[in-house]
Amino acid sequence: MGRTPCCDRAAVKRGPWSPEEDDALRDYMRRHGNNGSWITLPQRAGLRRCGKSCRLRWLNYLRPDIRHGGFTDEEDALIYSLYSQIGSKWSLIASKLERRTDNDVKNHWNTKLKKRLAAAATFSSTRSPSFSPLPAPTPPPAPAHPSSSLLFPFAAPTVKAEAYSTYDDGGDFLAPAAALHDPFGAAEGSTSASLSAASSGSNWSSAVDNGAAADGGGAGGFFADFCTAAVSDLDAADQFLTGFYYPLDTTVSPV
DNA sequence: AAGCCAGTCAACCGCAGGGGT
DNA sequence: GACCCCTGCGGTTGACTGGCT
Repeated sequence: MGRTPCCDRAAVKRGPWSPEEDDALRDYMRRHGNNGSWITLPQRAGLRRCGKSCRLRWLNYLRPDIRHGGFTDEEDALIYSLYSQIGSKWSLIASKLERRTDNDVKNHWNTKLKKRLAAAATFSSTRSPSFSPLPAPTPPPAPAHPSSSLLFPFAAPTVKAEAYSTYDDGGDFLAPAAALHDPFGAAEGSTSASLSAASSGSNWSSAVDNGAAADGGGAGGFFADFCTAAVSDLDAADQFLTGFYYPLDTTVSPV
C-alpha cells in the first residue's frame, strides 16, 4: 500500500548535488526558467534527479537572489516576533525577511534561536532575587492598517488560523506590542516549565495553539516580554536577552 | 593521532491543498 | 462531487565539520 512515489527512485540520483549538476540546473534555469513543470524539468535539463529535488536545490541554494547564514540581530528579532504570532510557518516568516529561504529560517531557528530562547527561559526560572526584568518599552502606536488590531485574536480558537486570515488581508505581522501573547506561560502556568516542555518536542506551534485556547490569550510572561522588546525596540530586545543570559552582577562588555 | 560528540545545514519524505478535468 | 496531478510546505534525517578529550 502506501503512496505512489513521485518518481522512480531506482532511476534517479539522490544525496548531495555535484558541481556539475548544479551547473546543469543553473544553466537550464538561466536559459529557460521553469516554464513548465518541475516534474519534467530533470528530463529537459538532462539531470538524473527527482523534480522535487531540483525544485528544492534551486529554491534553497542555487537561486541567485538568496542569502545564506549571517542572520542579523534585526532578523532574529523579527523571527522571534513572527514565530510568537504564527508558529512554525517558515515560508511566511521567510517571506518577511529579505532574500531568505524557509529552509534557512527553519534551520536557523532549530539550531540557534530555539536554544537561545530555552537557555533564556531556564535562566529566568532560576534567576536570583536581585534580578529585575527590564520594564517593557512603550508600545508603538497602532498601525494604520485596520486589520492590525486583529493580529492577535485572543478569543479565536487558534492563533494560526487567524494569523493567516490577517496575512491574507494584507495585514502587518508586527502586532502592537501590547497585543503579544505568551503561549508558554498560558499553556501550563509556568513559563519556563512549559517552554522546556515545548522545546523538548517539535510541536511548538501546537503549544502556541494550546496557549491561545487555554486562556484566551493572556499577555505577559517571558516570551511576550521578549517579543514586546523585540518588536518595539531592538536595543531593548538585546538588553532583555542579555539580562537573561547573565546574572545582573555579571559585567557584559559591549562587542 | 584517534575517537567521540555536538552543531550545522543540505536534502529527503510525506502530507495538504489547489487547479484542472 | 470525485479524481488526478502537481506544487508547496513543515518535519525530519543524515552527512559533514570542528572542537574536545
